[in-house]
Amino acid sequence: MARRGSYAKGMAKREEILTTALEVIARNGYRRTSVRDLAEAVGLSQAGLLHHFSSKEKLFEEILRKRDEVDATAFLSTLDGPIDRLLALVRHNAEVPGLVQLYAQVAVEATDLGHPSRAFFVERYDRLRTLLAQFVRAEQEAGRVDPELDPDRVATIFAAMTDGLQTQWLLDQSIDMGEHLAYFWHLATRLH
Amino acid sequence: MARRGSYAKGMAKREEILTTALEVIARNGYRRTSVRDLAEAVGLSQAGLLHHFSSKEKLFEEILRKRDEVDATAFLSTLDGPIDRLLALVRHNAEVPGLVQLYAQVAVEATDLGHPSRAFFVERYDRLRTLLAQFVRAEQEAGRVDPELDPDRVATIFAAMTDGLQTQWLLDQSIDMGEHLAYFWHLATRLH
DNA sequence: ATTATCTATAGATCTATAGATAATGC
DNA sequence: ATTATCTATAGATCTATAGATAATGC
Repeated sequence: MARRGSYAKGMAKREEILTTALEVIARNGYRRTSVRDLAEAVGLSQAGLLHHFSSKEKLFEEILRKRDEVDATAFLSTLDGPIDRLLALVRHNAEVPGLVQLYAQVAVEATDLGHPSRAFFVERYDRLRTLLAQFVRAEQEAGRVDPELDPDRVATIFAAMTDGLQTQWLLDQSIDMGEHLAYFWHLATRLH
Repeated sequence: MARRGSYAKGMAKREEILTTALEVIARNGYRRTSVRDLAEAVGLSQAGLLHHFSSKEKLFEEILRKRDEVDATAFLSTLDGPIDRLLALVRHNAEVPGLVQLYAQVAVEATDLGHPSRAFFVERYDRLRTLLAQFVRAEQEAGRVDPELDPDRVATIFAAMTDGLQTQWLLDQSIDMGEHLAYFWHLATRLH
């Protein structure tokens, strides 16, 4: 009954699975990637891989957690202004269509009541909106943005636009996500 | 080899299938609705239903076409200003979560290269952006909106926001889609 | 002659689990 | 003793198609 936890080897393999999965999916897309493919990529059987996760859904949730972690380290900890960092992240996404597809797909699937990752996404969007609202407030305090702007509503809108632009971009890669986000930011923050 | 086309009975059943499917999915959600369920709802076997469509994907594409048709008749042909009509449509969507989920799900799935409905969505978004840009131009010509505003970029942003708000709303129904869209419109069109 | 519908089924997946053996660490 | 992994497989779907019969319309 008493679980001991993973051995060092297990922890390492788990990390390897998540990191490798991000590469495979970035390259091949979510729809073209089965659990079996992911297992093969790390030299495990399908059952061997699932041993590390309680279900397929949880595996993909963990993959997305890992992606958030990687992105946060790479983009949200630099020294530029918060909005510039977000734009850099959005532009980076245009390099990894498979991951954009993975995210869009799983987020919408998790929308279903009873989906095991629903809670993860509810919390993730809460966190994201809070973070974005903080960015807006920071800009307001720095005097770069109209203090009349409602940070919470702008945060929700910004998050929505990011997601929606991804769908349009997946259907037509000539749509420049970063440029449209920047234009929104310009509209929202111009003086009047 | 020469197809004669459908008989009157077939046409009627096809319509009935699409209309009933919209009701069933609005009530139960996309994820909880199988082709078998839809067949049952119109008193056909699964094979009997599929006879009217070339594949499952095409069936759902047709369901979404029908929805667009219904919505266009109900909301886009009234006498109010174009933006008010769109807001009315968005508010109506909050009454039919299952259809919102259906749309979000299938649109993202169709993103995949090689998905049979990809072309449908590519064209649909082209049409939608063109229509929205026309709305913006009409408002500009009526003198209600800053002529400096870029109608094409605003159209793309508007469409993106609508989609993104749906995902957030599906995860948390306390988010008011119409209110956020209206706020964006306010930000975009306020004088400066 | 062609469409509309049925029953039945092939076959393609995919997920989870059972029951092994080998490796690791309290 | 417990974890890490394997092979094998149950079982749950789901999709599409074949091969009927009944209804419709050129």
